[in-house]
Amino acid sequence: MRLSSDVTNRLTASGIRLTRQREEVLAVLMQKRDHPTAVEVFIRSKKHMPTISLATVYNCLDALVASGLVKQVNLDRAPTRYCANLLDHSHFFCEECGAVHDIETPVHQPWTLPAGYLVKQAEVTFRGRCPACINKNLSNL
Amino acid sequence: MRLSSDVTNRLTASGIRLTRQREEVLAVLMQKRDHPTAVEVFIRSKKHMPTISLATVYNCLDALVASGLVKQVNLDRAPTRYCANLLDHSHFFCEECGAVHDIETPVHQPWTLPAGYLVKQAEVTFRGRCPACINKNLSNL
DNA sequence: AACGAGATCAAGAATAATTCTAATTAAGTA
DNA sequence: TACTTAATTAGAATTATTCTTGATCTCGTT
Repeated sequence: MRLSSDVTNRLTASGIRLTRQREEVLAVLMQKRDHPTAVEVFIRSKKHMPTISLATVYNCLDALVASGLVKQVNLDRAPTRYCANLLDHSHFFCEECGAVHDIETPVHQPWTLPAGYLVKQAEVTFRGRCPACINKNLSNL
Repeated sequence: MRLSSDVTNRLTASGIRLTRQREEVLAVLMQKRDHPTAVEVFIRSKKHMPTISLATVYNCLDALVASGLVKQVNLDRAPTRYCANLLDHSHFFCEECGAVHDIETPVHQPWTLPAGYLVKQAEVTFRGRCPACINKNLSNL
């Protein structure tokens, strides 16, 4: 699979080599954007690259996160999930079906923090019920 | 230690019994607001209640979170930390010293989500460097 | 194209966080 | 007080993540 030069540039800019394994892990994340866990990425990667190991998947994810190509999604006491959406966005967690959806951030929020803080990253996570689950329950009445 | 009736009310309103262990765990979280992990809460609780077990600490934290008295703080691939601040606020993680600070949310942001989502909770987490670490580095020059 | 240095990988062991199990104890209620 | 149910304890079990070591690959230089 051919990745855009944007991706390769971003990796090399972070001093990170583009290896077949990292390419594969990134491809998995771009293919199905359902925010898989490391183990799920591992299972999917093995289909095309049967020799890849779980430790390597973790290493690749670390490298991709460090380069800014991948974001981690942290939910309550659940395994970390990963996301290849480069656009500025936040996450919605459906407590009924467990899905995580990307939410395009409409406006860049002007956070007002107390003086003296240097903010490098802001992360917004919503929790509730997704449209599919709300509809499903309505039709059950 | 005597807890305010507000707390007891909130617990019973959630159908959760107020036990000595839950009282102790909550007291620990209110005493030092440094967002400890479950294991840290366990260690601190043992000082006043030597027989408490780690499983109980987890159970108590679950109960307190369910009642809304305690919030979980999720950071990248780190153990979950806990927070007893009832006021609407967000969290700042200092990537230099590892501290987590409560940030009073200045304005309630009017989130605009796509239609059909039911949002029950919104969580904002910042990452960067805290005032103390920025000052420390300046004085090292 | 071959070479060497350093980064990366694979496999499995090790660690750490969290959950589960089963027996005992405590809380709320008649 | 006796009963019923929920909560606690201790330790085993599970799960997520990290570490270790030797083999392999990549890249920049010949």
